[in-house]
Amino acid sequence: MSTANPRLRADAVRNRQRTLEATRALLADPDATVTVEAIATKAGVGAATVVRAFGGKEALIDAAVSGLLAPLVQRARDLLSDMAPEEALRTFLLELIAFQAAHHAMNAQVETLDLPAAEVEQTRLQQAILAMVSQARETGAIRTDLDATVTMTLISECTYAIARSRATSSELAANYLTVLMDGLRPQTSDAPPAKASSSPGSRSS
Amino acid sequence: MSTANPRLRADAVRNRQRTLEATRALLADPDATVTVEAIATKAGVGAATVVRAFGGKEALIDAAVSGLLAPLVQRARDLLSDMAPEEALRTFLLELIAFQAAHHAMNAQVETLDLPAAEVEQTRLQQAILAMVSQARETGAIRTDLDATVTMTLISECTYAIARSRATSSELAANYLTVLMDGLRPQTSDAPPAKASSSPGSRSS
DNA sequence: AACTTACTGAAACATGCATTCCATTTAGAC
DNA sequence: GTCTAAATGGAATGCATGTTTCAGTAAGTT
Repeated sequence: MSTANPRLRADAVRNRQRTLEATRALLADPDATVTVEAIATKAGVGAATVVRAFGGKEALIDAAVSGLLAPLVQRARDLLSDMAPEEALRTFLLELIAFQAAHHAMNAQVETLDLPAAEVEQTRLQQAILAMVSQARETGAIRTDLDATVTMTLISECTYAIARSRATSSELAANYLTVLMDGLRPQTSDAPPAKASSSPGSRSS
Repeated sequence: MSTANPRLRADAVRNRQRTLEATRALLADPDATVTVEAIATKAGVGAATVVRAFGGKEALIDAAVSGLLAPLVQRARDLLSDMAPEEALRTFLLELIAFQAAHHAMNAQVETLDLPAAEVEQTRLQQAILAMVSQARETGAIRTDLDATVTMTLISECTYAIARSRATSSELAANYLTVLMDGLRPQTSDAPPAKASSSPGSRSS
């Protein structure tokens, strides 16, 4: 969708591309300070060019982040159509954690700046997770005593938290997923057709 | 440690107090920008006084945050000695979420600045949670197939995430706790020898 | 090749912030 | 009441950062 505008000179297109790539690279670098200067240096252009490329730093970050998020959305949809919903959910969350952990610097920007396009992608991502949740509810793989949207919010927020944890290791991520998925399973107290199990009942909140 | 220094003039002591209180108030205000100017205005003193009070903004925030966290640590310990560990854990997490949600602005500061004293309190807080987890493991209330420290990390990170969630409502918090506690319970598939507390003492870590 | 104009980038500018200076004020001792 | 040193606060400073300017450069057209 991007390289369209015919009123753009060739070198401008090239520099926009470089700027975007440099920005993405910095967003993935945990130690980098994402300033216009840094982006310009990495892209091999002047600071003014970076600013002009998308109409300001904020718009640039917005484009970079949403471009980073879009493939994730597609991936989520693909997974859901390829395997059982709860398996798709688990697989996707593992990948999501890896992605977010790798793009540590991105989170700070998302929280500081106002990024409309990125928010759209984030919403799509949540909707993709919601789709997984909904289907998993229908197959009885996860509990239905909680609202589906609440379940989704809970999943995405916690996943986000684990990913941004300083101590993030694949071990922690795996254990997190274990606890989360177990907690999401229908519990003996609320799921009629459960296996034999007699733990102390849980109380409704 | 606190109001001690006898070489401090009376008005200086008073202004330090005001500065601290103003800082805490701003940290609890979600819309406030926590700048030296803002603190000074709120405290009714000059910016220079604010900066001098603790030797710089960072040290001031450090003092304010750690002062805010310390009572929480005490509360966690009290709860643990007053009730069953898993109940103490649940109760405390609910309060912790409420606290962190109310001190939204605090989180940004903690992540941006280097706050040694606050980190000490945060460590104590995690140790208090770890104590709850350890005791709950011994009574068979929560699963033991995960490392106790990992379990604690998971709990505090997720709790932190839920608290900082924009959409934080008491409903979300309650549902989060439900899923978390259910996920932490010994699972039918992996915790057969945990029914009675007769298992051989295998608390290695 | 000449020409037009979009594009570029170093430097100037603007902004928001913490910190420091210093003339003035005030607490505390006598 | 007088004196002195500590404390104050408004202004000045320094710094980091995003944005704009403008003289120069090079892409695209003829």
